[in-house]
Amino acid sequence: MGDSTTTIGRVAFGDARLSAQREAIARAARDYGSAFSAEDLLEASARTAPGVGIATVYRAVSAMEAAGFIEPVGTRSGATLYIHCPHEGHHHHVVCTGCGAVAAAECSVVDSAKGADGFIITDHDLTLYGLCPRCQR
Amino acid sequence: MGDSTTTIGRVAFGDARLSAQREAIARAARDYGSAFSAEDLLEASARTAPGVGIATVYRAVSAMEAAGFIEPVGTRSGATLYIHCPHEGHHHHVVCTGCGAVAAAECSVVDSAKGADGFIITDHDLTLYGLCPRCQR
DNA sequence: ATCTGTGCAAAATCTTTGCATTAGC
DNA sequence: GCTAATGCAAAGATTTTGCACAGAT
Repeated sequence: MGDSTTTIGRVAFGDARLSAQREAIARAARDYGSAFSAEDLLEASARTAPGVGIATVYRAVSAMEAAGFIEPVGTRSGATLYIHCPHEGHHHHVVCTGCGAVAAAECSVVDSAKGADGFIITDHDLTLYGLCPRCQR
Repeated sequence: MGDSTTTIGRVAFGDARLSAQREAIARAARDYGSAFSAEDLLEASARTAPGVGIATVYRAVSAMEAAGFIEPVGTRSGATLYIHCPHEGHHHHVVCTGCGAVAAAECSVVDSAKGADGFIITDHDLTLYGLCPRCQR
């Protein structure tokens, strides 16, 4: 399960100043295992860093998103969901509609995008939805 | 530019009861030309139906989304954006990052989704981003 | 010692919901 | 006339921000 003794903060926040809270939040994000909201991160990081404020989590989430450590993958009843993905390069994600588990999927999008009406395609968002092996039973 | 004299309400709301407000909101959605928020719809429909409340717009948006008349295409500074698309069948959209213009694009996603780690893919969201012909200049 | 991050609470959005009234069927 | 839609305002929820303080470099 990776090197849980290493400071993940450097990876999650770049050159920003490290703190016990951010370390706990980054670790919670890395180990969450499925898509999470800010509130989810608060609860998860509270196990190792009690008393963390929700504002700190939101600020950490912004920093981690800016650093590319996490990325948004839609919403759940109004709240933004994020995932941490260790994969490099361009790819997408499969989100389990049963339990929220996330897996990586290679990109199958053809950027030529026929029928795009003269648009020049510069980027795209793709999220796949389905059932993970466990939820298929 | 279509038949702007026809009651669009039937198409937008199905068998629901028609009203001047919903007719104006549906027409505003159909004619908006790019992605819009609830607030945008309020302003647009206010031209033909002054005094419409924002709650009515939100309720109309829910109904139109349920009827498949509009669909969400991401967010803009916290607010959900929708588009109306006259196209039938499965397809996606290209959103201009310059002006918000939207065009249809055919689906180029391979649902087999290799690397999906045993997931059964049931659905997917794809949004393309780029520049429309006008913004390319 | 400086400057960034934290925590609390208040504020700012966006969105939903109650309730009396209006209007479609 | 019955029922659904409206409008206003209040409530809910998520996210952001101000400010004083603690902690990292």
